[in-house]
Amino acid sequence: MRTRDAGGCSLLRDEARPYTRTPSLLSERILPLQFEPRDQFEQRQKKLEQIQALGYDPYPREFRWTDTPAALVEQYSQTPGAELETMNKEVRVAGRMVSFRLMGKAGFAHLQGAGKRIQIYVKKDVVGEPGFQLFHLLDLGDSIGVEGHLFRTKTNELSIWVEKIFFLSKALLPLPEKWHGLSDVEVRYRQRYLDLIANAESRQVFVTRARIIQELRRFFDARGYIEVETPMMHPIPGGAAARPFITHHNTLDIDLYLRIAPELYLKRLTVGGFDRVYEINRNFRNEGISTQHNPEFTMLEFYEAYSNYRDLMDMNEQMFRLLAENITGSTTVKYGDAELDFSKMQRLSMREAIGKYWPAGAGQAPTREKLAAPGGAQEATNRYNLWAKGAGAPYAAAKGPLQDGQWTGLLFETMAEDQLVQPTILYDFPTDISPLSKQKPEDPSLTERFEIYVAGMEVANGFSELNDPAEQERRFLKQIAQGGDEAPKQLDADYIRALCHGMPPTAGEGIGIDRLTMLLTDSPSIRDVIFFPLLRPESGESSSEAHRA
RNA sequence: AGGGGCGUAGCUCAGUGGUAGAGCAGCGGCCUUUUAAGCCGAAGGUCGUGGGUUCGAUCCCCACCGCCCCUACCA
Repeated sequence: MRTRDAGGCSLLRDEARPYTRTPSLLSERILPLQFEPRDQFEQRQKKLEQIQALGYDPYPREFRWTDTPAALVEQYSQTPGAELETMNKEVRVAGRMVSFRLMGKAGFAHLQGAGKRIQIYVKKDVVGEPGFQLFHLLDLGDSIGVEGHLFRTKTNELSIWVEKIFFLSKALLPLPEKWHGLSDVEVRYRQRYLDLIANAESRQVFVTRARIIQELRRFFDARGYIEVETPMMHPIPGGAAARPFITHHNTLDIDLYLRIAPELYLKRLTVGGFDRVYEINRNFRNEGISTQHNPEFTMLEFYEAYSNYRDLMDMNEQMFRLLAENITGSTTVKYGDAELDFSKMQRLSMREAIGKYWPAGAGQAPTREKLAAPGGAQEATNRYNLWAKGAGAPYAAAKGPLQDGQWTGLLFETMAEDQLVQPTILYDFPTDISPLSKQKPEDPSLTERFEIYVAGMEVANGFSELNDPAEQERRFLKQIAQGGDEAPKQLDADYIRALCHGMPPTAGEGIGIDRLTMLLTDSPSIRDVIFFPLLRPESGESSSEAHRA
C-alpha cells in the first residue's frame, strides 16, 4: 500500500503515536458557549468524552490517506465485485460521516470527501471491541478515517470493508436534515459551510467559479499579460461612478476609500510600460443589494496597449466562446428558461438597439440620425414614456436635467437592456456617460466603448482608453461640476500627470466575475456564486452571546 | 426606500379562535449486507417579537424584527 505522503511517512505513524494524555474531566470538555440545538450539543460533548475515555485522542493531528472518496468512486464505479475481491485493494480514506445505519454488531455509513461519498461497512468481529465501541459513539457529521479494502455489497454498492477505524474530529452540532438537505436560503448564505456539506450543487458552483478564474488566467497569461495587484484603499475614489465605502488610516490620519474600480491604477501601469496587465480582485460599491449586486464583487480588469475597442470585441467573442466550451462543455448554455448561445455575439450600436427594440405601439422608431440630433434622445424618450405609461411598462424617469447622451443611455437602459438575452456586444456609447473613453474620430458625441450583455445583465464594459490628458481633465472637471452622489468629488491630479507622461493607445475592459459565474452555473442570484454574500448581521441572543465570549 | 411573500420541534413541513402534530435527526432498547434500514419505548415547542380584539389568540388586527422576490438605487 502506498501513502500519498510525499515525505515518506510510514503508515505506522498513526499507531506509533498513541494518545497518552490523561482523560480529562467531562467539565473540561464543555464549551462555555452554547449553541442550538442545546440537547444534541451537550450530548455530543459527552460522547466526545467517552471517545477520549476509550483512549482516542479527541483532536488528533493527522491522518495519512491513500484515496479520497471522490477518487475511489470515480475510479472503481464500474469494477465488478469479484474483480475487487481479487485485487484486494487496500485503502485508507478520510471523510465526514454523512449517513449511519447501525445494526447490532455491524453497520454501514457513508463518508463524504472531495464532494463525493463512499459507503463503509464496519463489522464488530473485524474492527474489534474498541473500534466498534468508537463506531457506536460516532454521530453524523464526525470526521473519521478508515483502513480496509474495497468490495461490493449484496446490492452491488462499492464499499470499504473496514479493518481499522480512526477518530479524527467531532461534530458537536448536527448536520442539516438528511433528505431535504439544507433549503433555508438564509442559513445557506449565513452558514455556507453547511450548504457546502449538504448541497453538492452548491459546492459545484464554487468549484466552477474557481475553474472560470483559472481559465481566464490561462487565457490572459497565454497572451503575454502580466497579473498585477493595485491598491484597494484609495485616497481619491475613481474609475467608476459609484458611492464608495469610507475608512480611516490612524497613523496618517486620513480617510481612505475602498476602491470602486482599479482602472486608474492599472492605466498608470500602462504608462509605466506594463503593456498588458490584468487584475482579478474585489471592488466595493456602497450601493444597493440585489440578485445582481453585492457591495463587494470581483472584477477582472485588463489593459492592452496598442489595441482599440474593436480588437477587444473580437477578443471577447473568442474568450466567451472558449469559456462556455471549456466550462460547460458546449457553446450553448442553459440559463433559467433561456439557451444562451456563445458561439457568436450579436453586435449593435446603442442607437441601433433603441431602434431595434422600440415597442410597436409607440409609433415610428427613432432613427439613428434622430437620436444623434440635439434634443433627439429626449424627444424619443418622451414618446416612449407616453407609450410605456399607457402600456404599464417601465418608463424612464430622469432625475434632474440630462444631456443628450444621458438621455440616450437612460432610454436604452429602460427599454432595451433586459431584452438583450443572447450574448450581445453593445457599442458606441455617448460621450456624456463615458468619461474615460476615447471619442470616435468621426463623431465626438460618441465614444469607442462597448458593453457585453447576457441574459439582460451587463457583464463587461470596455473601451479605447482616453489618453489625452487635456481632454481627460476637461471630462473630470465636468463630472465634478455636475455633482451628484456618484460623481467624483475631487480631481485625481496624479492620474492626469501620469497621462502627461504619455500613455500609449490602449484598450481596456472590466468583466464581472460574479455575473459571469452566474451565467455559466445557471445561478439566478449573485448570492449563489459568492461564498459569503453581505447580509444584515444576525441579531438576537445567539449571536450577541457568541460575541460576548 | 416602496410593494409582495414567508417565519410552527434541531431540520423539512402539516394544522386549528378552545394553549399543537408528522417524518427525519437526537436519547434508551433489539438487530452482523444496510442505503429515506427496520421494530419497540421515552423525550423534545414562549407557534419570530411586542401590543390589541376576545371569556380565551399559534390562528383575527396593528407595529416591529429577520429573510426572500419584484421595483427603486446601481457605468
